[in-house]
Amino acid sequence: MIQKLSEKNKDFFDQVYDVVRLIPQGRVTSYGAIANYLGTKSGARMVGWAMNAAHVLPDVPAHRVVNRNGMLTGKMHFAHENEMERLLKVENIAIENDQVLNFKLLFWDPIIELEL
DNA sequence: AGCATGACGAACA
DNA sequence: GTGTTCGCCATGC
Repeated sequence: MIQKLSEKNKDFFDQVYDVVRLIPQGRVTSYGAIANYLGTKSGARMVGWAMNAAHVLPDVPAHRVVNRNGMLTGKMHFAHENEMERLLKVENIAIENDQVLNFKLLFWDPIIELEL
């Protein structure tokens, strides 16, 4: 289904997608980190909302975005529940109990990585 | 306008 | 470390 988006939201979505596409393979980040990078510090939920809409775009690695705990909260939103975990495992990211192992180590923060 | 919900996060007990 | 509560902002009823 196509959602009607205001200009403001379209811009926000675009920024979110742009950042998500920059996440290196084998790395992960959080909704809050993206939100913070975009300036909408408290807009983590909006990022999650954007990911839900991003679901239709093939080039947005939404599986690399997890919540602050490294938990795969969005796995249920993929075509199949195991899809998110499977995609992460392909990138050598270990998953256990719906959670990314060594999350802190694999964490990719746009504020730090894209700093300059 | 009010109320409930959500791929979240931080503060607090 | 776990469970609860509140803030956040957009959407839907």
